[in-house]
Amino acid sequence: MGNEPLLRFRLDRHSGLPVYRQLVDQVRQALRLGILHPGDQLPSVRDVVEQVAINPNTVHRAYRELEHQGLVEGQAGRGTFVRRSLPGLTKQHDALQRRLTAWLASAHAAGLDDEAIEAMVARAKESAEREERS
Amino acid sequence: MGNEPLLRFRLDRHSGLPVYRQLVDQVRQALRLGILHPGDQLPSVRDVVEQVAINPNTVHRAYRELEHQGLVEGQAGRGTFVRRSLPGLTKQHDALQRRLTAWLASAHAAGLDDEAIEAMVARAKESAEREERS
Amino acid sequence: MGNEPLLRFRLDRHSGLPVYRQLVDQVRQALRLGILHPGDQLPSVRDVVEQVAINPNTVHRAYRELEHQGLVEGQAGRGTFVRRSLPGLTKQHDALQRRLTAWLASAHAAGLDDEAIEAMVARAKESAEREERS
Amino acid sequence: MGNEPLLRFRLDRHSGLPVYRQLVDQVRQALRLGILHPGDQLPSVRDVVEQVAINPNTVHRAYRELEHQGLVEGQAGRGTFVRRSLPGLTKQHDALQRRLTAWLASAHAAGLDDEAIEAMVARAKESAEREERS
DNA sequence: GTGGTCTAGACCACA
DNA sequence: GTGGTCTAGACCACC
Repeated sequence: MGNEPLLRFRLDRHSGLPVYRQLVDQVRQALRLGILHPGDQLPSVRDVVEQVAINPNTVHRAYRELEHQGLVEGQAGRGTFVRRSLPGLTKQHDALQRRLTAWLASAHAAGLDDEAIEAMVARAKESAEREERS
Repeated sequence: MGNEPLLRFRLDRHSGLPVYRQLVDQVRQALRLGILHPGDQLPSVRDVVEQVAINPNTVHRAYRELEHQGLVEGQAGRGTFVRRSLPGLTKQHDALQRRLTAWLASAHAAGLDDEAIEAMVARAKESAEREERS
Repeated sequence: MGNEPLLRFRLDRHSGLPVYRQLVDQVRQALRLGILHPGDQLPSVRDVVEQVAINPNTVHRAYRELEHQGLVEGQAGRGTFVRRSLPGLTKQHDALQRRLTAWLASAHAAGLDDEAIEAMVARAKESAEREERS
Repeated sequence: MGNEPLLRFRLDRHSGLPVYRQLVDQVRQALRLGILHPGDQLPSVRDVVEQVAINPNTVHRAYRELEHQGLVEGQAGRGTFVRRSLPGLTKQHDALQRRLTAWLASAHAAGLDDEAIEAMVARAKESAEREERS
C-alpha cells in the first residue's frame, strides 16, 4: 500500500534560508495548520532525500532541531514522530484565511509580483509595530 | 545639517537569512516603496555599522551586490547612490496596502502570533499557485 | 603569545559514548568546576580538531548542542563563548572532593581496577535510590 | 516455580550508551558483585524484552557479546548460563563499599545532583592519574 | 527497514 | 582567521 506521506517538503533554493531551516519551518507550519498531530510519523529521512534531492544529513539536522524544540521524537529503527502540536489555526480563523487569500488574488490581479507583495507585508508589519508602541 | 538617513536598517538575527542579504532586501524594498529614488544616497557604511553593529565588510558586500544588480552606484570618496528604481507601489496600490494593514490588525486581534501569520501567508500563496496551475 | 586554551579535551575511544557527547560533557563539567566562566572562549573548532584528531563537524555538533542548552554562543567569525555557568562546586565541597579522592586511592591500593570501581559506584547509587524511595 | 530472576536490567535512555552495551555492562557488573555465579541462568530474552521494552534482537546481541567474552554460554532451547566469573568484590571490599555509600549520602545531603557527582568522580580519577604518572 | 554517528572535504558568511 | 551549511558516503544501533 502506497502510504501517502502527510507532509511534502518544498524547497526554495533562492530564498537564502538554509535548507534545514526550511524543513524545520515547514514542519512547524504543518503543526500549526493541523496537518500533523501528536503521534503522526514524519516522512523518513530517506523519503525526504528522494523527494527533494538533498543529503540525508541535512534532513537529519532538521529533525534533530525539531527534537530539540520538543516537537518531535526520533526513535531509532522506527521513525520520527510528532510529540506535541503548536497553538494552531482553528476554524475560527478560516474567515481570516479567506480574507487574506482574497487579498492576495487582488494583489496579483493588480500586477504585483512576489517581491512587491513581500514589501507590502513588511510595510504592514511595520505599521502594526508602530501602532503597538503608541 | 543633521542629514537624517532616508533608510534605517533592521536586522533579525534569528531569521536565518544572511545579514548581507537582509540589507540588500531592505534596500530593494525601499526602492519599491518609494522611500528611495534615483540620486538618493544610501547610508554610509560607517552609519550602518553604527546602527546595527556589524562589520563594515558585510555592508560593503551588500552594497556591492546592489551595484551588481545595477540599482546603485558607489562613487569613491562620496558615497553610494541610487541609480534606478524598481517597479513600485503607486497610489493605485494604497488601497491594497490599507486592506492588508487592516487584515493584519484583525489577525493580531484574534491572538495570532508572528509564526501563525507566516503560516497563513504561506497557505494563501499555495492556494494562489494552485489556482494558477488550474 | 601562545594563548593557552582554558580547556583541553580528552577522548576515550572505548567508552561507547559518542565523541560529540564526550565533548559536551567535558564542557559542562568545566563549567561546574569553575574552569570556564561566562565570557570565556571555547577552543576554536580547528584547535579541537588538532588536539584530538576528530572531524570538524563532530566538534561543531558538540558546540551546537551546548548552544541549544543555552550554555554557549557561537559568533561567526569570532569564536564560541560561554554564556552562562552551571550550579558549581564551591569551596564548601572541597572536603567532599578530598574524601572521594582519598577513597579512590584506597580502592586502587586494594587492587580494584576501573570496572570494579565503576561497579562499586553503581551499587552505591542504587543503595542511595533505595534509601530515597523508602 | 516462580523463578525470580537474579538480575534486573535497567536502561538509561539518555546516557548515550547503546542499549546492548548497557546490558553487557550490567551483566559484567553483576558478576563482579557476586550477584551472578558460574552456572546461573541469565534472564531469558523474553523476560528482558518484557522488563525493558526493547527488541529481542538487541538482547541477543548483548548475550552474544558476553558469549564472545567467554563469560556466558547460550544453550539452544535451554537458556543462557554463566560460565565464569570476574575478579570480584569480596568481603574484604565491604568496607570500601560502605565508605563510598556513606560518601554518596553526604554528597546528596550537600545538595549535589547526579551530574555534579559525576564531575567529582571524574576529577578524582584525574587526580589519581596525575599521582600515578609522578 | 528506521534513525544516529562519524569522516572527508567544499564553500559561504562574518570579523 | 572564526563559525555555519551542505554533500557524499561509511558504518552502527535498533526494530
